[in-house]
Amino acid sequence: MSSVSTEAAAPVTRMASDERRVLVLEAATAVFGQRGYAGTTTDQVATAAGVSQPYVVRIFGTKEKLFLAVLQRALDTLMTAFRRALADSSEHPIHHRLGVAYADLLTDRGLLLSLMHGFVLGADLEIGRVARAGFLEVYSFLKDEAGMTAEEASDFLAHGMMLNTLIGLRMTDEYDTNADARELLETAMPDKLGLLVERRTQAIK
Amino acid sequence: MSSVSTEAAAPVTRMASDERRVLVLEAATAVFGQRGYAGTTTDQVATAAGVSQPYVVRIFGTKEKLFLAVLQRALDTLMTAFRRALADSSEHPIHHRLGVAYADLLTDRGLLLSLMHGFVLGADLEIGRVARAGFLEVYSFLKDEAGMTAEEASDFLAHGMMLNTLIGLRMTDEYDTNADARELLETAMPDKLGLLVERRTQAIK
DNA sequence: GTCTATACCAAGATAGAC
DNA sequence: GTCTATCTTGGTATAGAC
Repeated sequence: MSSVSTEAAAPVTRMASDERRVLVLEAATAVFGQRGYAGTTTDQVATAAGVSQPYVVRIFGTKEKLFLAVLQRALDTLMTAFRRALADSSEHPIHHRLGVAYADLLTDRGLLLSLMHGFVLGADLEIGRVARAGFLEVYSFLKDEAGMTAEEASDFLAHGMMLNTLIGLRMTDEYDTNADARELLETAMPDKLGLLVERRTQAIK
Repeated sequence: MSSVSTEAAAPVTRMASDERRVLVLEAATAVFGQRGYAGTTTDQVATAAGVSQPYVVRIFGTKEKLFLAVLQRALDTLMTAFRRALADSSEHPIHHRLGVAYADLLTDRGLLLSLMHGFVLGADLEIGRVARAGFLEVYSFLKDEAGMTAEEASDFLAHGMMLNTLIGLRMTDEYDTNADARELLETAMPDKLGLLVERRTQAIK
């Protein structure tokens, strides 16, 4: 039986924990994507999310759990995008539609890179488990649901890893100063290039 | 005019700085490959190399310079291996010889993974510069010296990134417990698989 | 050339107020 | 639900001896 006035008095900066959780998750995705798991501090995440550092820890328990949540959300987003692309019947072949769906994920800052950082940390007990499971889930999807052969799925994933690497390298920074970089980018990522070249951001440190 | 006796009295654990430098570099490659740049401590490198932590710092100046040296050595090793594979005239096509040379680098523990960790840290000013330059050097080699087209070179690199990712993920850990993992590994890395399945090591943390 | 000891700072996590 | 203050650990780097 809380009074109406009490609820109305709540400051705008105060929100339901679920909402705040997603906000922090998105900020964390961007920062982890740029600096990696160990290279990111909970304070950087907090600043990016506009909350205090202890609050970030409070929500997720530990920095590792936060990273695991980022990975899980990224994987979920990816699978959802793939399933939508599969269902969406257009004239293009499945292979192409999935490629576009994958490239579209670039608009979610840090999402693919956070995944990539997770992928190279397979030696870590917890992170490795989630990363392997996620990667295999995608592989299974490509074969069982999208109908690819093992080799087609492997090739598709290879090009995904190449895309991730080029993004991680910030190869787009060299786009208009290095002819090789430009050619490589145009060969490896025919679509979506414009978006990325526009969006070049500050280097860190 | 140093006496012979003085030199003879030097303990076996004492060696020329160049030798020690290489030893530490190899140890660092293994550790960085497993835990990444930020996730590695200079103390872990020192322990792996069998020297003291301050000595590691003393040799390379800073942890970052150590990582840059690791990256540079990895790139040099890679290019040397590629040039040798190109010169070595066998019946196999160039594409295949380079693939084998790349896979052979897996025997140098952590080398390809250290590179991969560097590749995803392109947002870092110093690391990014070295990583991009190295990646482009390989791309140029594939086109100019190995005679590949832009698309062939891009595909070759894509499969290299896929290999690196599977290693980073420690997908080999799932080889005999997960049918999808086994199939993926056998599709993506036809050769050299046996070596890797044997060599599975401890997870960390 | 290599070590021990240590200064110093950064960062994750906790306590507790509002 | 969210903050400020703070404890504590761990990690890079320096000083200086042998």
